[in-house]
Amino acid sequence: MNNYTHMLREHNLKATPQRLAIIDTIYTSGHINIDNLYIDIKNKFESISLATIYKNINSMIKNLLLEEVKIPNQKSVYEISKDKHSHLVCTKCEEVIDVYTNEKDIVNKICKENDFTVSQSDLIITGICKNCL
Amino acid sequence: MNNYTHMLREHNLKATPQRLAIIDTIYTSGHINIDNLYIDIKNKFESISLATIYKNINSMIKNLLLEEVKIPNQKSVYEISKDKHSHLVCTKCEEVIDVYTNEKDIVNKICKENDFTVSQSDLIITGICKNCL
DNA sequence: CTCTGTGCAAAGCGTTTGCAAACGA
DNA sequence: TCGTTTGCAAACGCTTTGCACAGAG
Repeated sequence: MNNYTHMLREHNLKATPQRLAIIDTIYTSGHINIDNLYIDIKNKFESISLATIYKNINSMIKNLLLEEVKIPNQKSVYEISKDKHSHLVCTKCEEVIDVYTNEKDIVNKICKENDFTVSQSDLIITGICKNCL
Repeated sequence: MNNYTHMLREHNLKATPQRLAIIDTIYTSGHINIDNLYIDIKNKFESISLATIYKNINSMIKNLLLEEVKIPNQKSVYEISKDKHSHLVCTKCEEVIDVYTNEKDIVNKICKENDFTVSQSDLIITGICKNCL
């Protein structure tokens, strides 16, 4: 039983070939939006329907296997759930880069100052990546 | 000539009653999503159509008078453009609170470490506000 | 064997568009 | 007056749903 199968079962989802293809594509790309996900999977798995992709994305998000990243002025991308991190988004190549940094410090400071009980925080930095500069 | 009229002209937009109502509502509420904006403006301005609100929101964003705030798992809200700040979003009362803090420090650090040229950054903190606790 | 997932087509929903009339400057 | 904006209805595009069949466990 491979890794992705295991991953799905751990999140109470059956391991179908469609789902394995979806996870493989997201995992390989790092971050991907619905359109590119569909295009990519169509290559591996010709008979898949867009509805199936939507249904699966939604159930994987509900079961915490995937996360949606909302980006200003662009479509959302999806990523495999992983440790807390921030995102750099290049407006030229549209690449999304994970950054593991100490966002927590500033978030805790803000929350303390405002008596706010944080459950989630998202830092998205938009600009130009080093390759595009 | 009132304030809002001035504001619109400065952004190369004609001051129509519909637009004044839109700005007034957004200004008064601080942050508001399309649905509540429409409901609120219908009260002041019965004949307005949803299409007009969409058209105006879009042109005001294009002309930098408004900004869209994308929030995880909720509809976007709109705010009058103002100095750079972060957002606290309460998942209970749905209030959005502006926080003027030094997000810049962490953003600059991250960008330096990744050779990334920042043009925009957004920090959204989701949780429970002090009133709802 | 049972329950869940798939694929198709249709429905749904939020947003945008085209157009004639109204309006702002 | 001229160019822009409005309101309506229709169009659009993305996402979800219903259903019969297929497949996972």
